[in-house]
Amino acid sequence: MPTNNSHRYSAHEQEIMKKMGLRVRQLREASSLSQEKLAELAHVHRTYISTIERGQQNISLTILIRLADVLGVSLATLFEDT
Amino acid sequence: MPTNNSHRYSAHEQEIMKKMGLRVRQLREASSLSQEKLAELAHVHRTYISTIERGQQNISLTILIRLADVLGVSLATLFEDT
DNA sequence: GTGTGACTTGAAGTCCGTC
DNA sequence: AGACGGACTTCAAGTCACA
Repeated sequence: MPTNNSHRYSAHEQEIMKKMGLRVRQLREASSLSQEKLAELAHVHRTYISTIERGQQNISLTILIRLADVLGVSLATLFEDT
Repeated sequence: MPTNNSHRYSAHEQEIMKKMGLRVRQLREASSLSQEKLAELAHVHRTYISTIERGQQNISLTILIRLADVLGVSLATLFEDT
């Protein structure tokens, strides 16, 4: 997602998207993976991980599943703090 | 989602999509809501709820948030069993 | 009140590059 | 190694008609 599309989502939704991004980043770094490596393992594009971690993506369920799998956590764990 | 696109997702992904759908249906019925009413409250289309509950939708995060909100549960709770 | 196929459109997600 | 942009393709999202 390019530049600023913040108007598309409510403040509440943006907040959760940001939290999800930070959570992914935390878990990725805890696994000592680069964005590139995580992207490769989860079969998503390198630049997409970047936008996710910055809270700019409205991620779909299948992508969330793949990320959870690679990061070695359950989906529930991924949403723990939201 | 039109016709049969089941080939698009892995068995694992389809399984979770189905579980999510059942979970939504359970929570909706526990709240004594019709699909129509849930749709109205969550600001999504009636027929979309139908496809979600049958596990045919690769739901995005924002839709999950709206459903969780209306159903009165956290996102983590929504993913409890997966 | 719900399931489903057909359809449109905006966003998800990819791929190239530069900084 | 990561942020970010532009252009592109694929699909989620939303609507309708009918069963």
